[in-house]
Amino acid sequence: MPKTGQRRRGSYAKGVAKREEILTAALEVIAREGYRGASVKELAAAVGLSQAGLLHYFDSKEELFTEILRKRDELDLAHFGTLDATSADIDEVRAGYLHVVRHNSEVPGVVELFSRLSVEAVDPQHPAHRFFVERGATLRTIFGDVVRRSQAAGRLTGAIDADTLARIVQAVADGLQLQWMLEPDVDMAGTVDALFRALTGEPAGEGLREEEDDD
Amino acid sequence: MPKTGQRRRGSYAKGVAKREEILTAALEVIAREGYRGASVKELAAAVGLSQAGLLHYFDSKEELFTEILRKRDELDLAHFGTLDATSADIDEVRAGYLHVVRHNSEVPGVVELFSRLSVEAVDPQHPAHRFFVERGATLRTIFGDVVRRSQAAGRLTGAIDADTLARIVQAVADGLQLQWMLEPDVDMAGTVDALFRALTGEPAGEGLREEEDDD
DNA sequence: GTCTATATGTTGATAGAC
DNA sequence: GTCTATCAACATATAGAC
Repeated sequence: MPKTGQRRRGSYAKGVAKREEILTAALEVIAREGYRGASVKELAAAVGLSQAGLLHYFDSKEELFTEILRKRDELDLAHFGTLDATSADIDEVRAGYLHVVRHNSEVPGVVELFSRLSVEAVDPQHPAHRFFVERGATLRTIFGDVVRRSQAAGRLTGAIDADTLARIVQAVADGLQLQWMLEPDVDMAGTVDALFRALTGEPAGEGLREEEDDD
Repeated sequence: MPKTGQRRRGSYAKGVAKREEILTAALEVIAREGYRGASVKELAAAVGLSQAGLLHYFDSKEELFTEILRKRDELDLAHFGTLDATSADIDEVRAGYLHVVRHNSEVPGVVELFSRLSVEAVDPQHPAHRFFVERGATLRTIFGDVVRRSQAAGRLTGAIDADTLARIVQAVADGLQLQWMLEPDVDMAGTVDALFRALTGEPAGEGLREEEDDD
């Protein structure tokens, strides 16, 4: 089988490129116009294809949506992932994470897609199941590692196990999304930051300065 | 219009009673057999009615499901609510909350229904929207009040605002449900309790003793 | 109050032409 | 690779008989 970057049988390379292009476009549409019941047909129209044309690139609706979220993570990682997960300190991880959370506040449709698929992927047979399991594990590994290092350095309370804390941070982020979707006034980033503040024993009202967002 | 408990035109009282009976039965079915795509037709069969027969008591599927969750809360409150929210101390609230979380671990179908509807109710037009908004507000009020009292009494870190902390506790519970549905090995109660432990500055490994569950 | 039957609407998926 | 056309599968909601 031809590998990425290879030229033989250009149709394959072209197919992959087009796939990525579709995913990026779909993500932009959802980010800009929200997730309004997003059927395959609607998404297809939004990216300039017919329903059948779009499904030519994906086995099913579920796979399509899963890949959109994968692409989302890929793009987010361009920010969050500029740090080296094995050596980054808590402030870097915290800042990167807050950046992502703030960005999410600007793309409700993407957050809704994520939340919907999260629940549907509960079924082990669901095409997105593995994606969510692995995504969570990766996220918690990054958090867990930095928490461990911070605890060792005395910067973070040792009252709670590192892996448990990592799990809690993930839960807070996901749970806050639900609250925020229900009531958009909820300040996701502020709340997450307050948690970090409390955990690092930082004086109240301090917080991390807001960065500029970049879309 | 006849009020509850009145006898004239018994059909009304009977209708209400039957409604409650249906909701209780439906909840039991979901608790016992899980939420497997639960269509109105399936639920109807499970409670011994035809689809149309069941919808005779509810305006729509969405209303039916909302009422099932309302009934769930009503029953949970029989445990969680034995305490007086305006005077209960943190240990009581903590114990009651943990009890509910542990109970949830035994009824995955109910948790799935809750999570699904949570996301769908994001739309302000959805029949369950108000339910979830009010439910969250009530929950956070209870938590916020007890946190405030505990902070005043010096039992809880003052590093974080009481209302923010209440929101975080709610978010953790909801977020953990997602993790647990995806991977049933996740220990929801243990994780929630670890959070309480850290917040109250309790020595690690302490925790609240597990109670017997009662179904 | 409950059932049978059906109207109605969607959607995802596929076959086949171009 | 892309479109048109069509399918099959459901599910909810409603009408009307009993």
